[in-house]
Amino acid sequence: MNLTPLQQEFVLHFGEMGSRWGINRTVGQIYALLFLSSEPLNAEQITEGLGVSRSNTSMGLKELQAWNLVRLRHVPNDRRDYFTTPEDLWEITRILIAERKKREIDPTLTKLRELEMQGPAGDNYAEARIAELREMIELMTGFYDDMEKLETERLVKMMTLGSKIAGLIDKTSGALTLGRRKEVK
Amino acid sequence: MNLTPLQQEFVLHFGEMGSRWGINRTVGQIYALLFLSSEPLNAEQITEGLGVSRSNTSMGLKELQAWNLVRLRHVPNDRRDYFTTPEDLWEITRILIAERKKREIDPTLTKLRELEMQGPAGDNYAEARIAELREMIELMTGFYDDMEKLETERLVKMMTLGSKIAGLIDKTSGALTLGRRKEVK
DNA sequence: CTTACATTTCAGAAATTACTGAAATGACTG
DNA sequence: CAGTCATTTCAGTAATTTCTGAAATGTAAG
Repeated sequence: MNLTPLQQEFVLHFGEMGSRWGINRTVGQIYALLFLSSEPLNAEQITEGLGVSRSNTSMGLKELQAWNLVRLRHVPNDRRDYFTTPEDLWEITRILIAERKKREIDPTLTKLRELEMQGPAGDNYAEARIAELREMIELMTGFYDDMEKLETERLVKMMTLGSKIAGLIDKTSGALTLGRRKEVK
Repeated sequence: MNLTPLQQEFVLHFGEMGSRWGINRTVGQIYALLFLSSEPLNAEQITEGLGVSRSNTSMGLKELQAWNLVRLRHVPNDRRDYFTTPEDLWEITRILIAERKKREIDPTLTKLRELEMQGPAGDNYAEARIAELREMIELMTGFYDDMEKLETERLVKMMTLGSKIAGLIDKTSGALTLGRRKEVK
């Protein structure tokens, strides 16, 4: 497996970004390579393409599978495992968000609820702040759950509408609109 | 500075989550402590509260300032610097999203555009995939830019509406709604 | 069962990141 | 402008994470 210059540059970029995204360089590179490959690749091809050790590839693929970001495929008359990324970018995005939520938000939400369960701790400010944080996370994850259910088509439409949605919202149950009216001049 | 058990537990949790959030333990702990403190704290108090070195606190505070997540305050007749987190959780959330976008998404968007600028590379699949990825990121960051402009009040309303928004969207320029009709039974 | 790969595991090496203490710098005060 | 206190810098060390090669395990075919 020899990478084209385009693949090369893309792969190196994903490797560098990896640490910011909470994965290591190799994992980022493997993902990038699979993402740009029209055909599924096996571990040997990836190893060769990236110039890393076979065992490193194995661990990277395992992690990507834990993230649900790659799919295992099989080629007739070949016992090696082949890997691809999902075709649909929206699916990939959904997976990414779901997995990051699971890793970065859910544990904290659980912890906040735990802390609240422990009852009054004689620190009103902290208790209020924790409750407020939990509520905000619940509001946002609740919204996420709702969006998660929408078909791609509607999501795209919503995103395209963008701030026009604000107008729609105001029209709904106008009673909720409080008196505040900023920047009317 | 002696932490209450509640603060203690919250601080330790944020320290542990730090690595998943792309910050180190100390930075997570400092932020957690400031978040739960009704009064601004100075570096000495933080150092003592967390049991880390003074220099570590200094570096952590510097990083939090780079993230725009803490505010510098001054107490009359005291030349030390005091720090707080913004009161408003929505402001904090906006900052977090903006900063993560800046660090995790913008560099990649730039790189993708760069790659496209380099012109045909004789790898149609990769080129198409890169274009598709860039478009998706642009759609999402464009939507983010729009949401960013909304006042908190409207955002909350939107989040509360949740999937009800889907209905609103369908009503807008119904022509766009394609034939697909899932789960009608 | 044995051979022939394919994949995983894992202990140690390498690389990276985080943390500390000491020294340097900055900034107010008398 | 000397003294005092606050903050930052930074070289060295500690801790953690990543990566490798070798060995172990898994698996299909003959």
